[in-house]
Amino acid sequence: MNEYYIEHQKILLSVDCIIFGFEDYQLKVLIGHRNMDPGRGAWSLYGGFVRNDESLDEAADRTLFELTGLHHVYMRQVGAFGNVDRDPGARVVSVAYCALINVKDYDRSLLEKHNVQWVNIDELPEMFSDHQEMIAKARKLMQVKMKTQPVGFELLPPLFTLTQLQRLYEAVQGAELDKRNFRKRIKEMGSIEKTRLIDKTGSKRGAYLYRFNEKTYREEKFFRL
Amino acid sequence: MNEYYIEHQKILLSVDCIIFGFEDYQLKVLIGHRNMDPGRGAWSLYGGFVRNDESLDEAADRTLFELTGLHHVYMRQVGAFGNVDRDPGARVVSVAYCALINVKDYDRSLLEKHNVQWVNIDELPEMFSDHQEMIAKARKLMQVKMKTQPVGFELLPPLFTLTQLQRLYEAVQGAELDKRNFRKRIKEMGSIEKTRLIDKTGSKRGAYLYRFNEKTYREEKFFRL
DNA sequence: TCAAAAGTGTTAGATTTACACCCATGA
DNA sequence: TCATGGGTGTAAATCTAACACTTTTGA
Repeated sequence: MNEYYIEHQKILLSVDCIIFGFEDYQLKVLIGHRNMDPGRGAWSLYGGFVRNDESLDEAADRTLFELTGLHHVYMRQVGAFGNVDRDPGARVVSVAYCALINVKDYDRSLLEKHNVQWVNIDELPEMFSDHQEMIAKARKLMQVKMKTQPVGFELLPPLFTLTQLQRLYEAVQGAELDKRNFRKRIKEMGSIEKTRLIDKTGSKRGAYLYRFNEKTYREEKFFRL
Repeated sequence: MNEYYIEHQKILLSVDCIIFGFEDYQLKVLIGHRNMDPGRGAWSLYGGFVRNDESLDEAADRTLFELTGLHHVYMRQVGAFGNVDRDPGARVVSVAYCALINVKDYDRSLLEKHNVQWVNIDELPEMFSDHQEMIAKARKLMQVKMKTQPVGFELLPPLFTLTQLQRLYEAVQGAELDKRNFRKRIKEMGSIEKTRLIDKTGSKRGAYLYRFNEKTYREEKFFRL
């Protein structure tokens, strides 16, 4: 590194993960308790520091893996948060990432190991620093994306009913949707395909199971934000 | 700072400014030549390193001030860019900010002093690192914002004609707009008010001058992204 | 047999788009 | 007088939102 760079101050850089899950028709966030001073014990997102040999995306991926054991998860950058005093222990700038995972894929024993839990997004406790703000921004990002593209299949099992999908959309939007209009739109969007399988756990009559068609999804990529 | 933080690697953090201006019915970006190795001489956004005693927003504001002598400029965060090798001289993570300024407010002598110039966004040269990507993302951000809220008055003089405003929108969108529909929508949005003044520089007949009404703008804030 | 969820189309209203002419003026 | 940009309204098309009944089946 030449002199030009050397004269400048380096800063601790972290990533914070807003991990969304979907359970009991509720949008949930995986949060835990901060395990360092200052602020020990406060509700907090799971985060980690960025290393010199990894990109921001890689740092987010690694952090998520540490917590969940999952790789190749849908993640999007939410934004950088850099107020001087946002972390009372040191100057830390944090880049927030949101991830969507299927609660069923999550190894429950890790909840205890990392002291985290799924909390309904509408019943969040007070949180450390700007973490609430990060979550709010992440949810808004998802809301905007969902309007124009099919997102959120990562929160569901590989096979799902249209009602399950609708409940997911409702949970993210925080509003009820009309069943017929929802089905019309989601089918027009493409990217899901009907199977001949029927799920009978949700009703006596049973509902067709659908799956996400990634190929169609990729092809329509250019329409998206 | 306690031990917990100490064990982690610090990283050089910079801000890069995408400075939009509007001139000759074209959307322009203020870019210059990189004045450090490696990559000296390459086309580059103007940027600066973030200090430990300032927030990201403050760093962006300061950097913009260094270049333009302007404070309190409309700025928005575009996103964080953090590929490991994005800067060949050192590991530098950069947060991109876009700013809107009126080219007329810009002291032309500063162009030479900082070796920067206004370049049409549709005729950008090859640029250093990921700077093209930053510009593209900033433009998209502006496009999205403009659809739902009146943005971009900062690029115009305090009094402007509706045609000037339309040309600005067209430059950002990169597409022509229908005159009648544009006027209808922009008036519905509120936030501009007609004066009794007439501009005769653009036509023989003359066109009414409008001004941005910040009060209305603030009140309608909750409708916005 | 009935409760509970699945599935399916149509219509009114709202929004968006396309489009053409007269006006005022300076050269 | 004519070339130039300023200013204005309407109708068609599209998109969005509201709405109700029949089906299936397990309890």
